[in-house]
Amino acid sequence: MTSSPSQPPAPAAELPKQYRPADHEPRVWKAWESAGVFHADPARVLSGEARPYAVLIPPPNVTDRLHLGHALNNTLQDVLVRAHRMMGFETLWMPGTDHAGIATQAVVERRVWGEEKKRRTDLGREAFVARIQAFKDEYEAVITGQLKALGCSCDWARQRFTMDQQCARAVREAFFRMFRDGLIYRGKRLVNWDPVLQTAVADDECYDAEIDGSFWYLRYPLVHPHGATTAGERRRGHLPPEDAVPVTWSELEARGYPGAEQHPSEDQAWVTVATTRPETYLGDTAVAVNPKDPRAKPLHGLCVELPLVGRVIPIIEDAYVVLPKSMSIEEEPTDPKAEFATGFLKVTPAHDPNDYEIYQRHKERLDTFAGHVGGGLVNVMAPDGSISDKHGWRDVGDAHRLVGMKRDEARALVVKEFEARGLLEATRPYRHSVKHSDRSKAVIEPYLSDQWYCRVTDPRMAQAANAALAKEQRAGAPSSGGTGVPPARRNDPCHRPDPVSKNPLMSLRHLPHFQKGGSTYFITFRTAGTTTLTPDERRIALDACRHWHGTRMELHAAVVMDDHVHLLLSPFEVEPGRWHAIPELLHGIKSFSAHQIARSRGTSGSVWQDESFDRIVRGADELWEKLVSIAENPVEAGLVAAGGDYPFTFLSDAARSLRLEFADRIRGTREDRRDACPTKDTGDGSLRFHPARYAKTYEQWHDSIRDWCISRQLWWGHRIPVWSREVAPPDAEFLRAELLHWIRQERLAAHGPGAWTDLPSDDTGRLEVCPRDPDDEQVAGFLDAHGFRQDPDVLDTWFSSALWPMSTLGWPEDTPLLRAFNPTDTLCTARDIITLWVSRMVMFNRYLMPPGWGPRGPVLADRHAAPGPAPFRDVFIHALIMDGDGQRMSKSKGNGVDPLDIINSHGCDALRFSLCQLATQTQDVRLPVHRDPATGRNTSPKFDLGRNFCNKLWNATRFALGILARPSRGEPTPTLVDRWMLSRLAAASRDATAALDQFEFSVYAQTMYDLMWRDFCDWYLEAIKPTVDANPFQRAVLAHALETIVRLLHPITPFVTEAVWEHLRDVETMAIEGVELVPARKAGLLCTAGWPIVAPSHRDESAERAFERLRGVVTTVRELRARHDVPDKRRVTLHAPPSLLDELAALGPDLVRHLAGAEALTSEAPAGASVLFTLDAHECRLSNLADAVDPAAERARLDKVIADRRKTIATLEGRLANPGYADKAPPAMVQQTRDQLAKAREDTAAALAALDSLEGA
RNA sequence: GGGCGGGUAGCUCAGCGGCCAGAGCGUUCGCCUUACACGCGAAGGGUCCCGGGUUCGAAUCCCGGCCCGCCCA
Repeated sequence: MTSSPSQPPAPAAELPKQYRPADHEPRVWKAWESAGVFHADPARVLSGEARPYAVLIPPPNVTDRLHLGHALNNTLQDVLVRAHRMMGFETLWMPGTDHAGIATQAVVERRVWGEEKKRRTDLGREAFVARIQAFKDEYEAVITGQLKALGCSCDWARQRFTMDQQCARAVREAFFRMFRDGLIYRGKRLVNWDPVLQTAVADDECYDAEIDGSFWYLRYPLVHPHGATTAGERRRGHLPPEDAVPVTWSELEARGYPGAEQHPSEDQAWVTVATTRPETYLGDTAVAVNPKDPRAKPLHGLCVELPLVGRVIPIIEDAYVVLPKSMSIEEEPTDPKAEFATGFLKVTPAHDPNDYEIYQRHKERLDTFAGHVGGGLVNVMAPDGSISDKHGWRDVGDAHRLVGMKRDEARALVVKEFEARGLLEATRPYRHSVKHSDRSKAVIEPYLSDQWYCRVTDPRMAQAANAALAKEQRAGAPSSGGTGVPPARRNDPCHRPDPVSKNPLMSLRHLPHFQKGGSTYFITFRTAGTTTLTPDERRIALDACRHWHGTRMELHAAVVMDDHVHLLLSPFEVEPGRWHAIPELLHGIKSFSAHQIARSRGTSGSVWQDESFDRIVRGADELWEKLVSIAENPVEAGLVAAGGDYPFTFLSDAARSLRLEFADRIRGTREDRRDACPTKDTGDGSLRFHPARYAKTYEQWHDSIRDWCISRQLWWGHRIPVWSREVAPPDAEFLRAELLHWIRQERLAAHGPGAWTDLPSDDTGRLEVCPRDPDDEQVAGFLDAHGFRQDPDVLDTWFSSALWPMSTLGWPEDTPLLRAFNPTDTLCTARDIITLWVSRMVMFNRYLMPPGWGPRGPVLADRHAAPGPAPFRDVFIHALIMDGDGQRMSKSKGNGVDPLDIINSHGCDALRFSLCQLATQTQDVRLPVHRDPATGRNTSPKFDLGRNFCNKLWNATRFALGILARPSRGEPTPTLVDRWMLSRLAAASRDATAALDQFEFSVYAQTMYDLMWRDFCDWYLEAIKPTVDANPFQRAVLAHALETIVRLLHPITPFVTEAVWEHLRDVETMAIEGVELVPARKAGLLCTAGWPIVAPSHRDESAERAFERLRGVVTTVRELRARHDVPDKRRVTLHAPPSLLDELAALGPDLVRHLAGAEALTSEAPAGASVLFTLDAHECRLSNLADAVDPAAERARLDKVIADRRKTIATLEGRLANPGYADKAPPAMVQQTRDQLAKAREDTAAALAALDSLEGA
């Protein structure tokens, strides 16, 4: 505890009775900001002074204010960041926002339209982008303000935006490299087209909505294929209808067509297609029939002629076609469409994804039939969704009336025209789901267009992303659901049971400490400054490590390198429930070796750094991984060829055998890990999801990934840095000569016809070049002068977001920030972002960063052979917040809660505490939402919990300060309640820290709630009231306990704890051994103070047991008082056996009186009326309850006690009577049951006796 | 169709092989007991979705259902 006489604590009386957040939050925030406590210093990391801890904010979109989900997301990040800052890490939380291309543009378009009735085209690109920029500035400021109001301890001086200069540079460089390396290409594909915004949108920017539509049944007349016309004539759109020879029903009958005989024999025959979109028939290039369909064979070689258009198209066979319901006999699960199907499918490849795939399968036939390459694709729409003959449709025929019509107008007219010709067979209503655009709500049009793609299917991308996953999180094969039992799916031919991937290693059982409780730790510490250890010194260090092996701990493995030491150990138990503490063991090892080394060097400088790093090993896989990393460290460092050759490695026998057992896997890892930096776990196998189940989502996404369309037809975003033009042979040669030297200098990359690069060339004769540097005027000037034009489109937002872990830290520059903090540590996000963002960040970071990157990693290179590190180590996926009915919160539903409303009404800490308490490991959490009638704003009773909690802490402090302000007197005497409190502190600080380590925020919050409210306030504070003034030791425990609580709580409730600490930090008391409270590093601010350490040696089972006894007495007395309506002020008399009275007296003389209102404690029998109760089989009585005991109430109570105990007795007797129980259950368990039974019997007997005496009275 | 999560007190959730199943809110009763009424004390409240199985022992593990929700196709 620090003491600074300059600032005496304010008298408790001056503090208001209620914690008022608004009085403190702005003030405290200002103190943090002006002290610069959130600003990370990479130099401390690079010098080895501190270990880094970095978190990247998932940049919120600048489209809107933050909602409750953001509040949760950022609260959790802040909790992690603040805790690590207190733990001594050099902590960076990088803030920023995302430009959210399509979303933001759509919002601004709506706004401009609403306010000025202008479209973006009316304004022009530059002016429109300026509008968005202004909008962005506005919302960026709002969002920043919200995050600060939330208390987010981001490094605000380094705030970034995905479109700022630094990020733009990163995008440009990444694009160049990937373009050059063949990972970016241009292609014609069907995309989800938003005809309103006129852009391609990604699958995840669409939603499905049911609409009531119809199935129209259209008859296509059958004809013979053209005999006379040539392909050339057809290409010119010259298709005389008279040229097509009709097929008659009699002809079909002759071919064996079932049912043909039912039609007038000389009429022209037809086939009927069913469609929900008749207007697309204009783009039909085939009719498909299932080969299993009995009608397929008779139709072989025939064609149909499209009415109006006059296009003659072939009938093809494709298994994709659904057989009509009447024909599908064999297939049990009938396709719902079968009911509507006719068995003939119109194929419109340019306007339907499935048809496009059919086209891909029959490409040659359809193109040949149409007479030119790509002729099987007929695009009949303009980008705005209207029918157009300007985008690939040439044989308009008589359909020109449709040109220019909107989709629905055209649909109506097409139906009318078919009807007029007697070709509309039927119309049936059909409800089906249709893709809509998230942003414009328009119906998505599958649209054929040129787009840019990122080749994420390349092994350098998807495969590398999966390889980053930790071994134990990789499935590699279909899993059975985590139970280890093979799945019982019978009819699944794809199912491959995989006994290997579900290895038993996953079990906790394989941890060395499993049977003994306790933990296994992986510990690393480094040499001080730049010193390295000589071989002799390494020998000394290794001996020191082994010093307590077998006495205080089990050392599983150790390695002493020239500048660091790794240890894997499990401390032994000192007494039941109490283990040797890591700091204690570590201190011993370090000081012992340091002393000897310093002596041998003849210097007095320090040998080891104070800081060390330890991690609880939580699963056998992790144990094994650490074991390997220790064993293989010398190999990875290039010192020896095999792990066994290194003299300064220690492996226990158990470790050796474990290592042997999994030798294969070790070999695998070694290869995977060869590029990993030995001191920072990144690269292959370093990425972990929490909860682990999300690794599956991640992995499966990469297993079935498709190339990523990265171009968007928008104005807001990073403009695609590709310039292009058509080239013909003569100027191609010239351009080649001119551009080649730039290509060789890597100032330019090119795709195109001819031998520009090794990359696949485009058959259109388009030359595409990507200049590397936007400021390379020489290149730019040349391109401009030679008719190259920049692509008008922009990149998908996620392209820049994918670079976030790099761009924000300065990449492509080799900056100290990038050195110190990439790879980062924790990414905290929601599950819908795994595929959109997490995956892409991993792919990009691994592709663009060199392997082994870190403080002492290689120089940043343009190309490297092996994949680099993953951008983060742990990905924590938190729940989504739903309203009380499990609905997603949304603006339109009006069920959202504005975090600022909660901050204003309840305080920031209340919001944060409640959110943490909510953050369980489930996939979503419900928050009952109530509208406050006074303000009309939404809130939730959940937040009262947080507010009450903060208030409780405030008042506890107020009270404690009142005590601590009074002069200390008397002899310092540790009492049982003090020992109990210290024991609770030790347990809770351990639990809270462990919960944080495992991202169990709700456990952490709950642990703190119980510690602060239940243990500290309800019991400890109440218990010490009579004695604390006269016991300096108790005073010290009070101060230390409160400060420990305040520190442990700071990450969750930063404001109130900081405010309270202003009064607490200068309080002087005697020290409490084993409670370590490192003073603030900066400006006397709690947020820079040390994470509290309460030695595990404070765990005190006997004190806890004794306290439980006290609690039992107090609770029972209170219950009896309530039962008998004893007035609060009345003191009752407790009669108890001497042994129990002694115990209670040992706890503190006045405790029972004080806590339970029982005055005289005596072993004598009561003179007057009394009630009897038992406590742990002690018979006790309570007298002096009132003038007379109410016999009826007492009888009722005793009846209840008796019934309750008899139930217990029956249960326990049943258990013991069970023949297998005594034999197979653990003896301790059986004994426990016997004890409980004995106690229950005694209690019953006593209660019966009491009842008797009541009757007698 | 595939994958995943959930069903425990009126509500929101813990517990995930062994305490007569817990917390907070809400409810009822008593208290302005000088830290806190945003508080203190006490009470009531549960076929742990259903049906099988494994086990000495199942809310917890397995199998099969039934609901609710999410993601991917």
